[in-house]
Amino acid sequence: MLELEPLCFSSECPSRALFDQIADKWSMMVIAVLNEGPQRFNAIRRRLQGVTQKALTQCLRRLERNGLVAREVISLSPVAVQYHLTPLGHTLREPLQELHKWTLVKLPEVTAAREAFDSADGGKKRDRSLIQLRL
Amino acid sequence: MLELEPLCFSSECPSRALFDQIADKWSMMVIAVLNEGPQRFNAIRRRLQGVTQKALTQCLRRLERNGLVAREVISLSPVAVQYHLTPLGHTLREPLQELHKWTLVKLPEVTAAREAFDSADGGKKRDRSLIQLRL
DNA sequence: CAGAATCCCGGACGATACTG
DNA sequence: CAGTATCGTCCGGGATTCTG
Repeated sequence: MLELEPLCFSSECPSRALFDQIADKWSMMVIAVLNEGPQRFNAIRRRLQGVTQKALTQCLRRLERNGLVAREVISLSPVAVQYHLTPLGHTLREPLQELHKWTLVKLPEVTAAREAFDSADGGKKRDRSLIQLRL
Repeated sequence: MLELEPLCFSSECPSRALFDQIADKWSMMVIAVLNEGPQRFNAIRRRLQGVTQKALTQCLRRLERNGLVAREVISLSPVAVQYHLTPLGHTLREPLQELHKWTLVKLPEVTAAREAFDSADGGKKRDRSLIQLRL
C-alpha cells in the first residue's frame, strides 16, 4: 500500500530515461501486434500503417536490446526473420494497453477540452505564440 | 472481456497521436507531482530536477490544453500561478503510475538484457552502426 | 514570480539507394 | 526479404535575455 517510495524525481534516476524508451507510440503498437503471435518484419510493417522502415527497425532494435522482444533468424533463402515477445515483454503489455485504453475512452473528453482551450483565448494575446498546437 | 476491439492501427486513428502526447516523461512526472496537491510553477520546476523552463511550460500548456491540468492565476504582486489536476487528469494518474512502477521493478532485468545485447555482438558487424545505444 | 521571445545546434526523421 | 548506409531537412530543446 506504499505510495511508490519517494518516487524518484532526481535527474539521475535511471527509470526516468527508461520510461522514455518504452512509452512511445511505436513500441506500444509493436508490442500489441506481437502479442497476437510471432511476426515477421514486413508483416509488422504492414499492420502499422504509416511507420517507416527505419523507424520500425530502430524500434525493434531498442525493444530487443531492452529484452522485451526476441529476434530469430530463420535461414531460408531469402532470409526470414521472426520477432516475438519475451516473458519480460509480456509483462509490459498490460500497463501499455491500459494506457492505450485510456486514450480510446477519454478521447472525447480530451477533444472537448481542446476545443474549449483553443477557442477560449483565441482572441487574446496568446494567438499562436509558444503554444504550438499541432496535432 | 473484449480484447480492445480491432485495436486500431490505422494511421488515421486519433488515439495514436494522443498517446504520444500524454505518455512522455515530463507529463508523467508533472502529474505525479500535482497528485500531491496544487503546486506553483517554480515549485514543480524545483521538484523535477533537470527540466528546463521551456520544457516545463510546454508540458504544462499541453496538459492544460488536453484538459488534464488546470491553471489558475492568483493576483498578487508578484503574480502567482497554481496548477492542479482536473478530474480527467486524475484518471490518467493510475495508468501512468503503473507504467512508472514497471520501469522501477523491471529495471534490473532490462539492464541485464542490455549488457547481454551490447556485449553479445560487440565484435560483430553491428559495432556502432544504426543501433544508437544512447541512454 | 511566471513566463515569452530569440538564437542556435544536434539529433530525429523521411526518402532514396544499395546489399546479402 | 530484411535490413544498412547516406543525405538533406526540419524542429524540439537548451541557453540566454527580456517583461508584466
